[in-house]
Parts: sequence; C-alpha cells; structure tokens
Amino acid sequence: MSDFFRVLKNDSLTSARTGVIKTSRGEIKTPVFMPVGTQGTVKTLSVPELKSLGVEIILNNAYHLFLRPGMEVIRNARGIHSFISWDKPILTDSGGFQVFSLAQFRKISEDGVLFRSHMDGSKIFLSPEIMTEFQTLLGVDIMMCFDECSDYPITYKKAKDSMELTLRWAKRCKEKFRELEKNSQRSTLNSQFLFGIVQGSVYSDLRRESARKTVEMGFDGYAIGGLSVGEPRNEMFDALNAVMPEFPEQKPRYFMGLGTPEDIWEAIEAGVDMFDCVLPTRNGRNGQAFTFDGKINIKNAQYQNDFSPLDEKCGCPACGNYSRAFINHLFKVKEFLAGRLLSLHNINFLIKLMSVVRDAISKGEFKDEKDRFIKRYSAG
RNA sequence: GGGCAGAUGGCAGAGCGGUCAAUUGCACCAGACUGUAAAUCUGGCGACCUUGGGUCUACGUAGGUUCAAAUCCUACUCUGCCCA
Repeated sequence: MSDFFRVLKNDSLTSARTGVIKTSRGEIKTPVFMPVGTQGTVKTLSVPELKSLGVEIILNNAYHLFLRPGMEVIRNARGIHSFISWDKPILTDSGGFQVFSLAQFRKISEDGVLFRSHMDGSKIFLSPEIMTEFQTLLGVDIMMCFDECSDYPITYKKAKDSMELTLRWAKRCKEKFRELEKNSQRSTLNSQFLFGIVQGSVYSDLRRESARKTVEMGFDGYAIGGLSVGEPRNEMFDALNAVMPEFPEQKPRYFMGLGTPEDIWEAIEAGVDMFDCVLPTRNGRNGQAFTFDGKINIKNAQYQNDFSPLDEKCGCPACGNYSRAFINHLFKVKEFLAGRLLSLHNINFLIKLMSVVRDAISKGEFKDEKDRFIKRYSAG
C-alpha cells in the first residue's frame, strides 16, 4: 500500500481527524479546502495569488477541459499542470456533475452519456473509459470516477438505478485506470490516484450499499457525491452519516461540493477530509463575503461609509489594503477588482478556517473550537 | 417678433378617453447562490391601511368637456428646434 494518505490525529470526542495526502507534486494537509477552477483557472485569480493564500490543491473539470481546449492542446502542452502553470496538486472532477447540471443537454445510457455541447450543440460522448483516459492525459494527481450525480428530488427507484449505474461505471473506470497503468500510458514520474464516488441521493440504505460496494472495489479515496444539490440540510447529513462508517480509516474521504462554513465543520466532525466548492468564488463575485462574524453582503447600503476592512484579523490582500466602503463602491461601479477581492478574501477565509480546524483537532479541542466558531459566526 | 414640437414616477422613455398607481431600461433597496453554461438570477421600488384587497394623492400649472382624462379642449408657464 502506498503512503498516499496518512491519518495524523484522531479527535477523541468526534470522528474528526487530521492527516496528510502525499502526491508527487506536494503534500496536502487535511482537512483541506480545494478551490474550484473549472476551466483550468480559479475564476479571476492568478496562480501566484492562489499560492500566496496557501492553496495546496485546486480542482479542475474534465468535462469542460475536454470540450475546450480539448485533447490535442492538452497533449501538446504536456499536461494540465504546465498548461495552466500550476505545479501543485490538481484534482479533476470527471464530468459527473455536468450529468446533473447540464441535464437538459444529455442522454444517459449504460455505455455513457451523450452530451449536446452547451456551447455549440455538437454531440460529445463521454464514458467511464473516455473520462478516465482524458484525466490520465491531463496528468492530474487525483482523478474522479465518471459518475451520475443524481438530481434532487428523485424517487427511490430512480436513485437506486442511478446509484447502481454509478457502481458499474466505477468498475469500468478502475479497469481502464489499471489498463493505462499497465501499458505505461500513465507517467511513472507523477503518481495518479483514483477516487470512487458514493451516490444514492438521500436514501440511507442506498447510500450504505453504494459505499460498501465502492469500498469493496478498492479506490485510493472515497467521495460523497450527489449531495448539497438542493436537499434539506438534515437529509444531507443523514445521508452523510449513513455512509461514513463504511469507509476505511486509512483512506481520504471527500465531500464533493460542500462549502458553507457551518456545513464544513459538521462534515469534518463526521470524519470528512476534503472539500471543494464554488461558493467562495461565485458568491464573492456576487458580493458576499465570509467573515468569522458571519457572512455579509458588501453591496448593502450599510457599508457605503464603513471604512474598516471586511474582517479585522484577516490579512488577505483585500483586507490588508481596502475598506468595506471602497469594495462596496467597486461593486456599485462594476469594477472587476470587486469580484477578485472578495474571491481572494473568501478563499483565504476557507483556507484559514481549515487551518483553525486542523489546529483544534491536533490540540484535542475540536468540539470546543467548533462551538465557539458556530456561536460567533451565527451571531453575526 | 412669428411658427412648430414637447412637458409622465430619482433619470431616460412608453402610454394618447375607461382594462393606468401607469410598459420598459437604468439607478436605488433587499434576497438567493454548495463536484461553476453564473462578474448570474429573483423580488421590491407613490403614501396609508390588517392580507385577498381597500383608501387617498398623482402624468408642468389653472380651468373646462365627459358617467369616466396621463390621454380631448382653453389659457398660462417652461423647454427645444426653425424662420425673421
């Protein structure tokens, strides 16, 4: 077994834990937040900026990169890392989320998914094999199985069918992954890891079955997919809690698409190690900033004459240089800097939050720190 | 001095007898956003009343016609353009 992931410390009161993921492009301390860079870039931010915030790994999206720039450019660029000038770890989503978010443009079959390009309507066929091969070509450090992220709400029967299809696809992804490894089509210099994805909507027994069978197949890590897609919060956590006991201790667990600070604390308590979300960047572009005293909408009139920083102790480039009043002004006059500053700030917030969490777990103070955070965050 | 056109809610600008408290855009106020078709989308935006809904004050000013006027008529004020 490789030393891809190692648990460093288990919390005594909860299932929270700290750990470290080792890839050939660097180590990742967990729990970790991974900013989303769908098209090979975390929207509005440069690589040096991301590094300055302490970002250790970013997400890219195989579906979007498959459409543009496409295989040829990626091949000529010698992989995604050199193409986008990011030499740290990258995790790619396989396109399974697009099966959900671009539902109106696709048709699912046993073999795969036929998309009508959301850009020009042309037909694109994606399958477990194709997406495994493409993610291999991208040369990403962690790749995801091609899954079907199910819709919400969804009937039990459909959730079951969808979950079972995802299992069959996972098997094919893994077989393709092994085959490419054997044929040395995968670089031996840079190790790649493959994660399985658990589905089953909000049905606990389906979730458990999905987790158990995915774990039986054996992957480098396990993701919880198909949640935070509109279901009530309690159902989301019921689904999560149904699944967690099925996962092996020594493999990383990744909650796909989870991003509010309260939710992240809750999921870490349940034993999750990895997170990604568009929230810090998308909401940032739309004027929302996370602070330890709650979220604020900087566009609101009350900040027009507020010359204090977003968050006194933040230290990000936005807080270090600009006032709420000025950022409020930037949004009103629609300057690009506005969305950039809040994206920087929000990513910084989540990166810092994770370090607070890791610290708390290391010191055995997870529960206290969580309560303290939630109390202050929801008071604001 | 004469002729023509026009004056509508914060701004621009529809409406040209009842279905108009008045289309739309901007501005303004608020909300949403969770593996990004998103620098996007939604709602509110005369006042008052307890909601469905109702009441009042409103389309330059003052009168008038009409069951009914932002819409028609008269005068006035102002603005723009043209001719002398």
